[in-house]
Amino acid sequence: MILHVGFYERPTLDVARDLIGKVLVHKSPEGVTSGLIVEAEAYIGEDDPACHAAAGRTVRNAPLYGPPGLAYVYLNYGLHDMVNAVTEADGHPAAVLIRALEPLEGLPLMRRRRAKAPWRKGKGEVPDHELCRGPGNLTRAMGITLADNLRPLTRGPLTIQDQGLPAPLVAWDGRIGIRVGADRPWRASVAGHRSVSKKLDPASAR
DNA sequence: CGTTCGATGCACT
DNA sequence: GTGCATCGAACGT
Repeated sequence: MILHVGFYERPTLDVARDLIGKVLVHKSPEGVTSGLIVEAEAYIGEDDPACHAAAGRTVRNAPLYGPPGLAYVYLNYGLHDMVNAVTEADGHPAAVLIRALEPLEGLPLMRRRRAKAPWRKGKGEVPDHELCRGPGNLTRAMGITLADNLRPLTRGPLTIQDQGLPAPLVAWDGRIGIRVGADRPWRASVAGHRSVSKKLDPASAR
């Protein structure tokens, strides 16, 4: 079952927690890929220094201010597309960054896409559990690009689904890779999962 | 183990 | 011109 708008129109931390264990599905002309969400981060409002809305509304971050349930995709470091789910009420800038997946469907396609990365030239095959480990890696493996920016996650080629899988035990700790606001414990993950981009203290699991 | 650093493109100032 | 919500190789210890 595809998650509806009501799922996203809630406090962002609740959405981040509940996205763990859901399934991101991308239907592209090349084929279908999907993966279990095992790591996600919340970015909440103009008061969050790490949120793209921290400096107010701009051309790039406009999707954050839009209605919940849209995809916010942007290019980072000139190399990596990052995919977010817009949350909260229309006009309140917040989103959840999808950081890691456990690959479920379309693994051969994921391997082919990952192998195309310039820095992978001449390297061996990517191990299955690394195909979607990290936000840049997962968009490359899933074929998610800037063309998916502003697409509704509630219908169309890119969706997030509840496939009835058991809700995993969710651990919280500091967000990764940001210069400011890393102290906020807004990274949700499946503790100890192989596809999570960084290990954390198992004691923080709840 | 650890830290440094290049690749690469675009929004923002 | 600057600075990234990254990745992974190349070093140093």
